[in-house]
Amino acid sequence: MPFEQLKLKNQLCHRLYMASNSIARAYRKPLNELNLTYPQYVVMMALWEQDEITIAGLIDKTAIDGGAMTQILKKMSDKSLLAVIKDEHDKRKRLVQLTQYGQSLKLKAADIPKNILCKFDSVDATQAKQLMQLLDLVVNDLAD
Amino acid sequence: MPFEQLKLKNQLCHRLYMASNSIARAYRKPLNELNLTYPQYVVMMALWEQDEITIAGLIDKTAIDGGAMTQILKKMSDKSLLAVIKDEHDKRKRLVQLTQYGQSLKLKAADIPKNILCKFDSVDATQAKQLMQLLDLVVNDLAD
DNA sequence: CTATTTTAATTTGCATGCAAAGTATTTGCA
DNA sequence: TGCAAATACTTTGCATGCAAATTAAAATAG
Repeated sequence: MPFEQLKLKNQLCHRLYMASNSIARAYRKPLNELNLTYPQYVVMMALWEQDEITIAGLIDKTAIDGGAMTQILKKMSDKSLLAVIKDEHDKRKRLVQLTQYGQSLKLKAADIPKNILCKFDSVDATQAKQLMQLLDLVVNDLAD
Repeated sequence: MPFEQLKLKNQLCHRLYMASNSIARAYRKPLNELNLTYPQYVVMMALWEQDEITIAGLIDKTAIDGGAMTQILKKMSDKSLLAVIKDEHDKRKRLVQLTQYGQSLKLKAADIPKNILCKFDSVDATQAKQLMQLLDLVVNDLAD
């Protein structure tokens, strides 16, 4: 079957493209109420897990592009969610620190994941776990 | 366990975000050789399956945003990959038509999917199919 | 048949993702 | 010690993704 692989219905990549956009879109409304974009929310989750982390560490945990991270942190700093401070031991590095307001937002964000998950009528917990495991395989295989 | 759902390692969305970006990144090099971006490549695949399609039809097949589609088609038209012509029966609509050059590119693109798939050392065909099915469930559940 | 509504696209403004170039610092090695 | 190479970020330019506003044309209601 010539060109069968070129059909959109057979493309894993296109599925991922659609699924990723769909979920990000689903997060948009609840995140708007916190005045956060999805990547900003990812940064917040990383910081709620580990505060006072280096920018490189944040990039590592979130997989957000470095160039984008600079802009994102600037906007989040403008919104008083966090502060970027210098590392006295290594002046190349910067440390990201949640503000009290940034920390307090964790409570309001706690319900968001549940509210997204409840939209998945056709995907049970087992399938969700399976899906995550398969996605990890994909990411790892593609990591240089 | 409070806030357990807020951890990045438990987030399906973040996995999708990483996986989608990883794959798009993997496509970048081979597509550069065809002077195509990933969304432009998606448009080409849609047109290779069905030429002379309406813009709304293209949006439906590709799931690319309408606002972005206008810009993408303009750039692709500038590159002589396709032409956007008026529909005489309904002047609101436009039809997208591959040029001969656009059609000819299908041959050069035929190897790309295989070259991406071969990077998946940990994902066999069964798992890939399973992954696509799970992603379809996600997309369908989130489709309004 | 005309006003309202709906549909199809385009435009605009904002927020990334990414590659490539640029800037400090620090390391590491001769 | 001195300098090239590696690090950690920032900046820039381009291409989307998305919501909202706008424009044009067709469909529909009254």
